[in-house]
Amino acid sequence: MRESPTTATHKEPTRARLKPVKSAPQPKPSSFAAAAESTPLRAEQRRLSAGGIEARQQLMTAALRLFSEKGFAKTSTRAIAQAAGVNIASISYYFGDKAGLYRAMFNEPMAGPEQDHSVFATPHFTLRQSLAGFIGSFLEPMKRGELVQQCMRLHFREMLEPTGVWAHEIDKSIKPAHLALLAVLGRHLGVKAADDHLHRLAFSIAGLAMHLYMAREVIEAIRPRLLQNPKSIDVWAAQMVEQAEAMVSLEAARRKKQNK
Amino acid sequence: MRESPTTATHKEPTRARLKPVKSAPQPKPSSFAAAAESTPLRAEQRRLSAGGIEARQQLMTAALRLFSEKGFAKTSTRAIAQAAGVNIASISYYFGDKAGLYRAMFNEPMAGPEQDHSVFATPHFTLRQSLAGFIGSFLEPMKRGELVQQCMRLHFREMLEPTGVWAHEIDKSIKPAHLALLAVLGRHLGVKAADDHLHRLAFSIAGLAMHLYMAREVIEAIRPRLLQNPKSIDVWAAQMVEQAEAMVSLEAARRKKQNK
DNA sequence: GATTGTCAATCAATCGTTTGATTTATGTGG
DNA sequence: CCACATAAATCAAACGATTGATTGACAATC
Repeated sequence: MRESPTTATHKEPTRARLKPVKSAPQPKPSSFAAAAESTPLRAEQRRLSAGGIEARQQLMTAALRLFSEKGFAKTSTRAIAQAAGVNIASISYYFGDKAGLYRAMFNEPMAGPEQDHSVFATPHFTLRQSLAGFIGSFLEPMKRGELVQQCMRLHFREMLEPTGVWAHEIDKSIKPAHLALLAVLGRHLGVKAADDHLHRLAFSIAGLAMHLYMAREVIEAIRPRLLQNPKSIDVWAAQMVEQAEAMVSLEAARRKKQNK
Repeated sequence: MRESPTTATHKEPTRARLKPVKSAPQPKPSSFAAAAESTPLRAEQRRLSAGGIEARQQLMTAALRLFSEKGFAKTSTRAIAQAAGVNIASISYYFGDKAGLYRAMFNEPMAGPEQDHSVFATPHFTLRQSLAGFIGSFLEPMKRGELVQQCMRLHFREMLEPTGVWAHEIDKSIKPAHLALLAVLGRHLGVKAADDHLHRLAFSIAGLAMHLYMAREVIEAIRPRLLQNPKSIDVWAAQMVEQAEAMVSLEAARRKKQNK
């Protein structure tokens, strides 16, 4: 029951109680924060501890793959350590916790789906350019390697969890993207305040692109060539841009008719 | 590791090995199958065993809620039994297995998302009528009670699982729906063989509706009134129909331009 | 010689499942 | 109508297995 990486209740209390002196289980975040005065030392440490830090990295890649494939609960720490080729104790050593390892994959960039709002929020862009930027940035991770797709898969898996990381993700990443798209639509439609229709339009446009991730297996079962290579994704993205444009035109016509 | 309800490998072997004589753990399907010669007896049995079969039903409802909320692996059999108010042994008694209980929720109708293709595949329907039927049947479960939503949530959770029930669901339910929508689109566009563009159009239309389920929490975090009541769903569905119509018109224009 | 990392071994807890006994309901022969 | 046999259903208890996490010893590097 009590087994979710999202619950913010556990902050390694047992470890803090048992190891109050050596309270820094993660040797890497410390080198991540202050890295000005000991740059040469850090470089040597990194190079020499390559076998050590490699274990941390391999733990993360293995965990990303297993978590994205089987979920958090179904993935045992032993399976992660075995897939990474390291000892089980390394998990608690580097991340303190299984949940800590899970959270580390969300917090650290790790070629994640970085949203760059500038590509579609630039004011002087045409509507087509903005939509192409929005949809393109949404679908670009799909063209890249398997690692990125696993990261996306992990994020989508979080959508179905009731509490936790996903709620934080909404505020920090999704809501801004939605608002940016809303601003673009409002600007091109000449609407100041976003009403329900505009919100629904924005959700529909985002849904066009998002659907590729959700229905990925369905698509590959019905029409696999649609996702065969990056070129296929680009073609689809272009079609989505036109579809989004058509939906915006529809909304423009509706507002024109309404105001008349 | 080996803990997935989807793996078809385990067919209650331990039980069959330990209880070869009493090989029917489910007492109800027996009364479900042959019900011709002992009708009065069955009626009495059903009424009197109402207390018995009630445990089975409460197990399923409790399991549906817990599985949809926390997933399969994170839900313990003890939690299910406690929520259902029955003994733990009832799970293996009625379903043989935890996975059997899980599968039972997929196989038995239980107010599930029954797709009725006739509502949008009727030949004499207009395009708008067909699209409204398709999207409406897709979104109707969202208006109904919480039980249906939990069932939908469970299905979407299966989408992220690599193997198992979902693959079966694609062939049996999703693929026919996609093909039906494909037929409707092809008929109204005057296209005989479905090409990539038509497939992508069908996926986009389905994505419009599907997105409501996936991004439900996002929507409720950004614009909760869009999902407030069944009336709101209807308004959104109407907008989706128009958007889908616009996408079909766009595709028609593209084909006209292409053939020219 | 102090720090850092790795390792096998082990901890308590929980997991899914099964057991044998007990209770409850049903049908039968006298 | 009443025991009595039979089956269905429920129960507490325990099973072996696996879980996440921790320990102290050992090796490597500075």
